[in-house]
Amino acid sequence: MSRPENSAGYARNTRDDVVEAALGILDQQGLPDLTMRHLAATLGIQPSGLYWHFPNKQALLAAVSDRIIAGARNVDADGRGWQERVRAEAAALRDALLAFKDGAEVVSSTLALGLGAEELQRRLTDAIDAGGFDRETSELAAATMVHFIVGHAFHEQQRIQADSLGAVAREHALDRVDPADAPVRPRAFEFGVTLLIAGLERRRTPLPTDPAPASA
Amino acid sequence: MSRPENSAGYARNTRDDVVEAALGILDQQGLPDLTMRHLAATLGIQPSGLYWHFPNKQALLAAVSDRIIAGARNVDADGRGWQERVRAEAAALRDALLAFKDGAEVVSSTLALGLGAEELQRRLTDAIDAGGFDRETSELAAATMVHFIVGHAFHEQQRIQADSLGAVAREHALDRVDPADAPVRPRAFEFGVTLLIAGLERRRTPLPTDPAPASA
DNA sequence: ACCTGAACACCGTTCAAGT
DNA sequence: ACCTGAACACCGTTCAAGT
Repeated sequence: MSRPENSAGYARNTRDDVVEAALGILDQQGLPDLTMRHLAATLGIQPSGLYWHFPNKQALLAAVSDRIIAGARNVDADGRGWQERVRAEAAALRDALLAFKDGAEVVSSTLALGLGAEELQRRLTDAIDAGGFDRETSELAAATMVHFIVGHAFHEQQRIQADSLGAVAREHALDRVDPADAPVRPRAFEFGVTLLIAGLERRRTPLPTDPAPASA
Repeated sequence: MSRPENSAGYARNTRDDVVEAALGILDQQGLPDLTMRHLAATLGIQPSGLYWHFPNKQALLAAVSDRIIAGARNVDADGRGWQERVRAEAAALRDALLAFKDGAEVVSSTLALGLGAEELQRRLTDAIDAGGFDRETSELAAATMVHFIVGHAFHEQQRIQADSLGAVAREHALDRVDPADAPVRPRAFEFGVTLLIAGLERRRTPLPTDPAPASA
């Protein structure tokens, strides 16, 4: 009953079924367990069957990456300044990366390979653009933020898993608490975003509609 | 003659020999070819022999990562403002990551795993500290910069390799030039660093010499 | 259109034992 | 101290063929 076989005697999955199953394995088992063989078994097909849907594993991971990013909640642009909008987009992307186990790692690798993930950059670029910067500035600033967001999420996600793995081991060994870690972490993301926004604010091109600070 | 055997009939490598050989494979073949089996063959030993030197591959990669980072040239702090020093440290770290093929990827993964790589952060933290910020600000800003630097280098390194792989294929197909890519890339790193420094400058605790902007 | 079956060429890691 | 030898439990990918 768990392996839907049709009249052909095998599963007949769509490409979307494959991505969905891959996301499930990723979230519940993690990236190391997301193997083509394991994925095929979950779908009730042979490993070779996956290569009808995707040319290789990297392409599959790019599709998974796209789905992770697409999970970023929509940020409404109305009634808030560009800074608040950038802040909200950054948080939405971060949350999307953290929503799936090893999500940041998957997106980090496919981002580096230049597969998909333009979505990531586009949303931030548009938000920054609303601040009245020229397009090149917005694009470069968005790229900078994306590198920071993905790097931070990757780091944090690994830390979360290391913590949960060590939780049992630490139950009878309370020595390694390291009080310097706890307070600094939740603030690191906000700090980085604020820093980048402050940098943008400082290089602002004075707009006609924008009451420019006293200058020549 | 290429496999140094001593009287014991096998190679007898030190831990450093192993890391050195790993760096060589990484730089000449790349991360996918840096396998325990390939590394062992290079050293003239069996794969299992590597596990006397390192508990697992991750530990080996952490040692390789440390060596990559240690390759960052020394930046002299004398006679320049903190901004120039931060700029120089950032460039030195970036260059170290780019000096070995797949260097940024190796460092990115071990950085996320929290293995070593404190060196990366410490140098930047000290440079920022010279700007007169409190220690927490310096640490958070350094973390932000490290994520940006590693992410940017990772991205650029993959792009370089993709380009060189496609170079032959493009020789007879000049259609995919995409003029928007070429001018933007070399500036992205400088832009990001400048943005972060500008953000720091703006959140500077008003020094007695610094005329504070009019506020309540 | 979607998959099987069988094979190829690999992996990381463990562990008793050797010198 | 440093490694061998043999094994275990896996990988991604290709390709002719089936329905």
